[in-house]
Amino acid sequence: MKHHLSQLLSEAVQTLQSHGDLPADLSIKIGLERTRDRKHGDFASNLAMVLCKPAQSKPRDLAEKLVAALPDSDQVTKIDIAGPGFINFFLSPAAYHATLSQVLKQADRYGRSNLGQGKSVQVEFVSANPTGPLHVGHGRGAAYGATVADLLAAVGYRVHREYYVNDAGRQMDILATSVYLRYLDLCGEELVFPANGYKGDYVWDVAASLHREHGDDLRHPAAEIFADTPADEPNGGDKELHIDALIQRCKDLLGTEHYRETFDLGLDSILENIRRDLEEFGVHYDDWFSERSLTENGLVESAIQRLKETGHIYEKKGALWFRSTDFGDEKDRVVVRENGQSTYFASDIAYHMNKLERGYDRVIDVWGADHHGYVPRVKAALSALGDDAGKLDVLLVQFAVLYRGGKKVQMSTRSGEFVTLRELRQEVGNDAARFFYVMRKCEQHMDFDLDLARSQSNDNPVYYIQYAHARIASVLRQMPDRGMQWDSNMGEQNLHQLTESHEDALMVNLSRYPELVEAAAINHEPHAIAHYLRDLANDFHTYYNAHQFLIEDQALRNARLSLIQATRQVIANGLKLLGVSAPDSM
RNA sequence: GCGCCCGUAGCUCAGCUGGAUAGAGUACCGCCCUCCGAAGGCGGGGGUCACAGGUUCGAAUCCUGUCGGGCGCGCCA
Repeated sequence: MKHHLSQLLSEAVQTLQSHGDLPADLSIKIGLERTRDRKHGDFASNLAMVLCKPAQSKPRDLAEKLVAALPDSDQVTKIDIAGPGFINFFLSPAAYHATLSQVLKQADRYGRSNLGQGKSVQVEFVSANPTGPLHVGHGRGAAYGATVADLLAAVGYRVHREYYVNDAGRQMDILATSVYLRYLDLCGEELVFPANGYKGDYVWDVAASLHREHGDDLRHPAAEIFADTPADEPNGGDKELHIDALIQRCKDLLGTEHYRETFDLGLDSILENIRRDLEEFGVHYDDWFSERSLTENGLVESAIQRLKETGHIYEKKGALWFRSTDFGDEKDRVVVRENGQSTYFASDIAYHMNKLERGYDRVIDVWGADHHGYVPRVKAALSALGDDAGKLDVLLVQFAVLYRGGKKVQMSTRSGEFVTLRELRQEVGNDAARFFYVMRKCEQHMDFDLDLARSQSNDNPVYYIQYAHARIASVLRQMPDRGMQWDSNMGEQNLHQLTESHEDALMVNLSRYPELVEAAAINHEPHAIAHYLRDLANDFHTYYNAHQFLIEDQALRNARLSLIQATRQVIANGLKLLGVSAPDSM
């Protein structure tokens, strides 16, 4: 619908150009918007105002010329020039009837398009360290990333969803060490657990598995582990130095093989937990990309090599530095430490290099906003490697703060007191969780009201929308008892009988849906879908209260049934995009 | 100190690439079920779009500065 009008305008511009009313070398985008006020028609274009300068004419004069040059269309009944020079389009009822038929015909495909033309895009999201269960902060990234991916898929991109598994590095060593210390505890050793270790219950679970497999075979006296280690924080020492020493001691005492086994046991069980959690949340991946594999396949090495060859690496204080300041970063960054170990950043360079080498047209990273300072250096690295950093979009998701009983739910990673995603899902349900997470635009801090999400009341937007869907389903269910059935052909032939203002409003909103999905996909804004659905549900509830559907007049009845059937369809399609169910009864 | 994000109704938030009289929900007040699901609908009050400049036909939207809130500034990941 919008594309059609856009096309008409662009033809009009060409006509004026050929007449010399407009310069030939214009590069303009056609501005065309839905009107806010129905009095201004259905669509409005500001084209005449934008072009009045190059045309050297008054906006309204130019508007008249443009309108005169517009080709005829059976979808348009009237074109007005209004205000400072808006061109207002009034669409014919037939245009709306056509979209209604389209909704019914295309069913769950209505709203999909080929905007992306099959271009490939990789979306990496969540990618939480497998050192513990997902918490509510990850939940927002999960819901957001999954929806952005689904939106892009809906408008014709080939989407590859990926989770980057940080299965290497110091945090994982801390986990492995934590597991081993809990194992020793289970063996009967008495020890003081390090301040910087992972204290969650899940660590005990992994330790128990280790103990089941090996009994006391891996046991070493606690005294031996802790001998000569630097003091821990509670004893006035440095918790980082303390844990590092413990890691080293564990590696030495366990030996490569058993250390690796302990490490992998923790990794696998936690990763499995994360996988299951996300699956249950309706978040699916095509790939779980291992950070460790980067090193094992020499990708980190070759990335650094490439940077060296192009002169972007220098040595200072025994470490290797990437001169990211050449590409706009605040300071240069270490890629290989003094101790010879490559940094997390080095892995990330290799990972992003690999992403682009895989040939994606676009690459999207969804990160927590606390990582925003990291963006320039990753882009710098891609530029230094000669890749197109513009292909990478980093979407930053702000934190979500939980409220229960009107009070902020306190969380701190330090004490291990955080609400897990699983707990949240159990408390409010998957539907409410998915919906609430994407209700706000991602750069907006979010107050997540648990009581509201859980409440089965009109306050809760999820139920409000689902209720509209269930109500329609309920109406359709009751037809057989009244000896009625929906005749879709008769419905379509009588759409002209839908003359009530409620029906008009509903049809307008249904026709907006494809435009909305496209905009939401391109701008990575799932919240637009959430707001739209609320709006659409409102249109329906209003209609429902004002008019009857199951009436004697067959022609009108079938027309109305077609309308609400189409409404049901669009609500279902929209909810599907958000990962929310559309129940027939509730 | 520097950088990024945010500041719109009492509260939570929309506001599309700069467009016409700034909108929802909630809370508050008043109405609507012999009627397809009242988990609903209708009406009402409520605004210096943080503040001050600038850009232009036009600014909540873009630019600069100030104030307020969040986050980040490791040879951690």
